[in-house]
Amino acid sequence: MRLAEVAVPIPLGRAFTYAVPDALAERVQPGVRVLCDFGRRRLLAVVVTVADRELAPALVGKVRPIVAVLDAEPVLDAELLPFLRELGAYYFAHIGEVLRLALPSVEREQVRALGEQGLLGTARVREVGGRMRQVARAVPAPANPGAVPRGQASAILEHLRASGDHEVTDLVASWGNARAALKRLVAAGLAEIVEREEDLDPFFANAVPRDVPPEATPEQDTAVAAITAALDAGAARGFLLHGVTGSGKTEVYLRAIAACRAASRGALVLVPEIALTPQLVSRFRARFGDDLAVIHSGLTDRERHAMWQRLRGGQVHVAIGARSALFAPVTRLGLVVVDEEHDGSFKQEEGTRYHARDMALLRAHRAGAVSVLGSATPSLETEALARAGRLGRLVLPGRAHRAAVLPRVELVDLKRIGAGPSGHKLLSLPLHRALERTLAAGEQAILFLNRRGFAPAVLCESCGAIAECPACAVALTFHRPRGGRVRCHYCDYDSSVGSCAKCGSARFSLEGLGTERLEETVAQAFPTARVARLDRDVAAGEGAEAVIARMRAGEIDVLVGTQMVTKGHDLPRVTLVGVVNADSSLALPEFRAAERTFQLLVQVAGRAGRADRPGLVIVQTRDPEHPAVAFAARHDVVGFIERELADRQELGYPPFARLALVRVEAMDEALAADTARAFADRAAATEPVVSGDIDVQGPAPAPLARLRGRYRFRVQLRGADRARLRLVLAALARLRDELHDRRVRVTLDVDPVQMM
DNA sequence: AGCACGCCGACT
DNA sequence: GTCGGCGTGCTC
Repeated sequence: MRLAEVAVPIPLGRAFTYAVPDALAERVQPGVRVLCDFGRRRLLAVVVTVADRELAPALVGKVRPIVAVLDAEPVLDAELLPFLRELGAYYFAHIGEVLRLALPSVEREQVRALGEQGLLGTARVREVGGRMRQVARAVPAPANPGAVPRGQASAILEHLRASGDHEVTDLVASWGNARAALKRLVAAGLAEIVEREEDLDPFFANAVPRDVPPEATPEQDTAVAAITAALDAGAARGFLLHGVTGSGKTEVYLRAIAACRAASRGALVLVPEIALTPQLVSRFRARFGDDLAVIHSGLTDRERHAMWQRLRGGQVHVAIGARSALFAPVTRLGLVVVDEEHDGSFKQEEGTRYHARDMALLRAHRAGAVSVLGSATPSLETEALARAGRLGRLVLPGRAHRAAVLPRVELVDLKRIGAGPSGHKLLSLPLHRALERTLAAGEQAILFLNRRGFAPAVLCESCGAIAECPACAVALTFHRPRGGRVRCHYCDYDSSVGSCAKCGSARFSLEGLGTERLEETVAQAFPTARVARLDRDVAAGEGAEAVIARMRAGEIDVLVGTQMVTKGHDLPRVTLVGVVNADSSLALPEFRAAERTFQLLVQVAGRAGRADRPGLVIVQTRDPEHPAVAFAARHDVVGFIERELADRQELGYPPFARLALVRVEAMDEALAADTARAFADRAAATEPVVSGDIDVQGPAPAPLARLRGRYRFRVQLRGADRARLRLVLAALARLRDELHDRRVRVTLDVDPVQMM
């Protein structure tokens, strides 16, 4: 009997067995999508394996036949499907959900075809729906040819007749008044406007002229040669490409990809979400033209599907994108690049919590591809792999485009140095003076503060209570716009200020400093300076790109912002960078706080003085001796890594140990606590924990003890031996799958990044 | 995740 | 007497 193991898109760990009808025997292969009756529903599922074998006795009378096959070719090929299964196994994830990560939605044509065959039933099939755009078209044989348009309308009609249909937005670009003119043409029956599904990727919209690869530095040549040699040898070799900001890592990637294409193999490039800018894409586009698929969150289903088809069909060989591009169906994969590999955004923090950098290494290894992890500040995990010889080390020591002058970093000890003329203690005298000099020289400054909003706390003046989110155990942030609002940065709570929840008083004081307030403070201290702000709130409105464009055009003197100002953008006129409060990220309750802070400081410092002007970085801190601050001030990446590795080893944290977290959430605090206790108890009963190889901490309330109304507890597992830890995790995964109480949510997080 | 079944309160 | 609340259990 021919049987197929099928993954259904449902959070159940195992695949289900279906009978393969003779009529479909040819078409049912691993990796194709099929329609299956599942309970009362009809679902779209993916075939994992097919075999001719006896039916297990327990399943007799239970298996049902596959209803229909959607694909002629597997949508997940022999490279991707086993990789996804291994990824799922590594994270103890549910196979159906993992496969869904890698699959595009179904084309509308396919859905219609299935419907016509009467196969859909109650199938939940995600259709492709693009955004609509308006297209103007000349009516070929107008009913009323007597109407003769004049002026713009006649020109537009001529244009439409001569060169075919045009998008209304394009016409507006050429004739400012096109909309009004078109309206008249439509009224006269000479033209019509049709809605058409958008199918152009914005990253494809502008043709980019091919560039001439710049002369490579000797170090770049050495790095490219090492990668190319591995490619030629067909070895699944990995490299750490360690190079400071501006040292030309991207050029190394571009050359390595070119070598990979020359060998008729595909390449995959992963970059942090925030770094996937039009500038970066146009650099790749300039080198590879249309042989590049850009995968980003703004794609419509239709665009995503088109990309996907072109990659899978082998028409396009290079894919670039953020985390989820890990699953791009690049064929004959030869090279995998992870840029800024230390970046936290590679870790997915919901659903299947995979780490795209770690899984990129796995995918490359399985595919016999070369991997390159690039960073100016390598993660300690990657550094450890390099030290163990598992990754070859390639170093780009200097900045590529000019004399290797790194900016001078000046530390301001906030314990000893007080407020400058503005009176605000977080705008110290040295920072104030540096801003004055920068403005006087007609140069630009960036002030970095990792807190958006006006004030991070609202204090009741009569009872001293801090305003808290009703659903989360966190302080509310005061935001200026819309007459002043208090907002929770963890859930959607947003309210006017009102009165104190404890005593009813309506008198508050605003404590602390956020980007909005910093922007205002700077603007008051420097009335002639043009001050702007860039954070998530601005990005949601005006858009980050618009602010960056104004900055590049020299329309801004001082840019105040969060993380967003630190990445990707080349801003040549910035000569001063101020880190307003380096301590805020050091204070986080995470073992990686020092590493994160160090990476952040080095990255921010890299923004200063990229052109032929020397840069200055001012770091304000209450703890100038802290290694993360002190080593960053000396640009001493290796020194920091040494120091931090020693600390991690002493404390038994990664990369010297492996971690896993069980997170338990429930509206009912006792239920959450009891469930977490059950997981800790189950862990404690396993052999590796009994023998002391793996230690269990908790259950303990999570650092954010309540979020969106849910109480949160966690259990931490730690041990040096991966296999031993996995034994415990397997027992916990079983417990999770046996647990049927829907009031509790349990997640396993293997190799957690965010500990909150 | 859905979707049923099943056992207890406010309505035609 | 029914409609419907969501607890519990299953899905090849």
